[in-house]
Amino acid sequence: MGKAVGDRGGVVPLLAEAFRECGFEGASLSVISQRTGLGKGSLYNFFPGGKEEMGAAVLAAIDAWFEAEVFAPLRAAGDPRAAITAMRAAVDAYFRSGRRVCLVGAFALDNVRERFPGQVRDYFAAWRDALAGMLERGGVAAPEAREAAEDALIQVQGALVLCRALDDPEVFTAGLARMEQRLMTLL
Amino acid sequence: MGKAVGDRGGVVPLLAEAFRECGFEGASLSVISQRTGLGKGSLYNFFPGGKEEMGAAVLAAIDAWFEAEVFAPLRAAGDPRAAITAMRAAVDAYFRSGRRVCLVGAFALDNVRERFPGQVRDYFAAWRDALAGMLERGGVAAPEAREAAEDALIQVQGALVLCRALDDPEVFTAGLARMEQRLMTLL
DNA sequence: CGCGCCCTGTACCAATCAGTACAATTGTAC
DNA sequence: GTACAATTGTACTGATTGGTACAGGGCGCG
Repeated sequence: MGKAVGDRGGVVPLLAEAFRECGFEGASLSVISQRTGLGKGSLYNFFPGGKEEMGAAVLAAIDAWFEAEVFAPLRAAGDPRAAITAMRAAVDAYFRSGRRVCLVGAFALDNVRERFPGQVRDYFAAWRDALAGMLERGGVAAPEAREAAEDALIQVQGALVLCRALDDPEVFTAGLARMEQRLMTLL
Repeated sequence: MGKAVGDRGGVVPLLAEAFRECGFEGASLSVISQRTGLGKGSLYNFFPGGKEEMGAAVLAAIDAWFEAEVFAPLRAAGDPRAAITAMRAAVDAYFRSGRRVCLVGAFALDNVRERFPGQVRDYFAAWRDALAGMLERGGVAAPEAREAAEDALIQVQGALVLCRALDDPEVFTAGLARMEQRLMTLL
């Protein structure tokens, strides 16, 4: 019956949004089918592994986005202060000022974490290491850089949780601003 | 067939642990029945409203615990620095140094949030207000106190997420220590 | 024009879901 | 001891779950 989507690449963002809004367990195949406009046949054609493979593909896509837009810029040589501001801007844009949830963080809290153990850990480890490396190049000692990087990630994730809980986007924006400011004072 | 548990009060902690480990949607009635040792008959006898009522009861119990062990001590007059240390200790004990998840935070990220909107928001709002009030009594101006309180909650929730993601309890402990230190420097 | 391969909708599957009904059994009050 | 009510296991419901099978239709290549 013809083709609607060239490759599975175009479907992944729709999958991601479905997982974000309904959770991994909550996103049943019927809602996935509805959101993507694809029947079960197509879904299992693109993702023979079922929901498991869909989840892995979504996590991989998220990781790829952050790798290109956040991690790589952090690793590149350049003004550390500008890099921090750029990271803040990219994160704020990605999470739509708190209106969007971090799927990786949600997976980490949920039990689904045990289904994608490597991908969840690697995402945060890569972020932390890239940020810590940049701070080191800015003159921060290794242990302090690592702690500051972890702290920054904690603030992003915590701000997303509290922002959703209080239903107040301002909480996320203010949290990100504090994160940026704290990183700046280290340099 | 006799009675096994006097009132439903004794069941709630078991329910909470089941929700924490499996998530709200993931905790099916069969696993709940297994974890609590109660058949469906008993469960629906104690909670006629089904899972919805179980979730509400668990949230209420968590709120009651924090109200007694964390919020009330914060509201009570006393040395602010000692109050902060006590809060840190209570939180660390409750979350078992990061091995336990914050169910309210998990609900906030998940879509289940929409089923218990008031309870999730009230829990965090009560915590924030109690902490901010204590800081004000310690001499911190109202806006700064509120911001610092929000920041502390962010750090707790973020530390829980990152701790689970990296599977490293040290992340939670270190995050809590930073939270305590930052509050201290305000006083 | 025709062949063949990918794509896709539909029907179907066993398993499990939350929830209901009810009869059996127990503890308790008298 | 007896009656009553609360408690509980079991069987059952209809709906939905993730996943499979397959036949048919559309497109590219020759």
